[in-house]
Amino acid sequence: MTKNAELILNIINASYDHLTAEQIYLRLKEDQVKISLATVYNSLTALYEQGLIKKVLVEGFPDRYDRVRRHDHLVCSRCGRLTDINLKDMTAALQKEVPVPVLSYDLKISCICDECSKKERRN
Amino acid sequence: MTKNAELILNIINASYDHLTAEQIYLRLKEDQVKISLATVYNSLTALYEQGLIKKVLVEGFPDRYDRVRRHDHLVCSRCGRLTDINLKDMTAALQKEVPVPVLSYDLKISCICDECSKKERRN
DNA sequence: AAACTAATTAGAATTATTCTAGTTTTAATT
DNA sequence: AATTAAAACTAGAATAATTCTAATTAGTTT
Repeated sequence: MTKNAELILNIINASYDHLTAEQIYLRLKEDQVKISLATVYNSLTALYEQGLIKKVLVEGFPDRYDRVRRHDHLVCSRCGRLTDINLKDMTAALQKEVPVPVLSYDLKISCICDECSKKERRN
Repeated sequence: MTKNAELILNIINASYDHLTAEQIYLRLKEDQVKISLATVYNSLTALYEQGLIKKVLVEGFPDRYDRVRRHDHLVCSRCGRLTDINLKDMTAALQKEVPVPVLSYDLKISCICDECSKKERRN
């Protein structure tokens, strides 16, 4: 674990946002950390391969990075905003339905976030 | 709905594979349809915007296209293979847990497919 | 058939990401 | 402290998937 990778891991673990590589890069620069975007990508890949972070893929958005603690997501179908939600772990229930071993699962609930709801009401 | 879009929609609806734009393009060429890859992309985008097809995103793979009939997916964490699975619709149950209206959800179950299991046993 | 519109196309552009090969930093060893 | 080796980092090129642009073709309507 390199120093930079650790900084990046801390950012991800300390934030409830779901940051892109670019956003992490900018946040580091704000904090006067001298780092290149390539290193951000390299570190993210390394952290991901070690299972220390997760990726969240949403159509139309660059990869966003997330802490590993189990949780699910609300995805705003208008603006793409991701919000964590803590539902009960369904692994055991799913395993009963699936003929091969279940490693994990990924649940994204599509909704319209409050902010987009408001905007739409205004129009 | 253009003639080409209809051909593409038929391919997607007639197949349990989860084809990429490129695969759809190649399949059309096999069938002697004169079409460009750009038109395949354009048509897919149009079909998607009309809600006539869905996209499946899996890390490391190009977008794959899918019929809209509600179902869930098994995703092989080794090879990326997608398999349909028909679990009970959870929308109502999820709605009880979520403070905003639930439009839909996307459940991907990560597993190791039979073929990859076999390969691993051999090694 | 001329005129208009819609569909299609080739290829350029874009975007996010990975790769390459050189440079810098760090740590270990003399 | 100088030398060496390894690891980390970097700029910029390369890549891959997809979208965009502007021109062409096909289909319709007058």
